[in-house]
Amino acid sequence: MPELPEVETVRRGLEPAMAGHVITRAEVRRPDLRWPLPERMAERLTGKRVLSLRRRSKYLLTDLDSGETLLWHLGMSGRVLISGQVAGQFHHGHPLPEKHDHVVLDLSGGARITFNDARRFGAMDLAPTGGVETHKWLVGLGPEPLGNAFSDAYLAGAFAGKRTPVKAALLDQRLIAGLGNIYVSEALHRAHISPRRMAGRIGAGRIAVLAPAIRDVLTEAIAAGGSSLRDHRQTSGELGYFQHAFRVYDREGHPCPTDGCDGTIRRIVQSGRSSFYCPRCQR
DNA sequence: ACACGACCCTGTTCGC
DNA sequence: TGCGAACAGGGTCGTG
Repeated sequence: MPELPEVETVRRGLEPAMAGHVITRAEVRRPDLRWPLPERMAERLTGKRVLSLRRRSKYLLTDLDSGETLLWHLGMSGRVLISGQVAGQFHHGHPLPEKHDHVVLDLSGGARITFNDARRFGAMDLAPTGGVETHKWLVGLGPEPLGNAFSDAYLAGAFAGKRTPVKAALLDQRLIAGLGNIYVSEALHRAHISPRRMAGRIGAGRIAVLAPAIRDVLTEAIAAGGSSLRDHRQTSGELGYFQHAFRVYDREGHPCPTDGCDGTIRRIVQSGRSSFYCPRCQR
């Protein structure tokens, strides 16, 4: 699931279950995710208090009172479930291990956190909290699209001279962090820009429309609790609502939702991945 | 330096 | 109904 809004939704779900609590038990049920889990991960987590939960791009950062930060990436199919007690309320994630439950954490507040990832494209690592921004997963990332460093002026600079389709440029995490296949299609539709257009050939005026379109679609998706396609769930186990707000993603053959546009949504393949757009109002 | 394709792994959906 | 092919939110690596 996990593009920026989904990871942020997970972060917000985990915060009350983890922040301020001690990890009383850590179980690694399968040590080989995308890469091997860090050495002695269970011991390095057990007995440590969680100070805070942060997000950078599509990565979750869990700061511990041991001076280490647990970095998580959900890959394509990763999900995080909460079961047990959180602030007096009972959560039904799935309390007993199920297939593809790879890591289970029990918290002193009574919550159980389960990381489940069928495709095992997800990953975890432990690194010193001081300087975690220099971790190899984070060091090359572009600015957060919802942060102050992102603007239409920044985007214009990032696109300048790029001889690659804007679809690929927006997926490039070095240029802008956190966008994935769904929200790139959605943002380009809102800005009426074709995913096939060369990034370096988009005028400043249109970039000034695209930058806020990116921010808006992410903000709205976070407010809706993410999209959570197919079997993906929020930590509460509920489906995200934003999938119902998709204007083009996975809507091939549907009428274009742009006011006054009579186009039909098309699916094309760019660098091996689907793009959805309206050939009539996206140029 | 940059851009593109192949690849990692498993599950689900689609077409014949 | 059965079976193989295509496809799925991600990132990395090698090649030209």
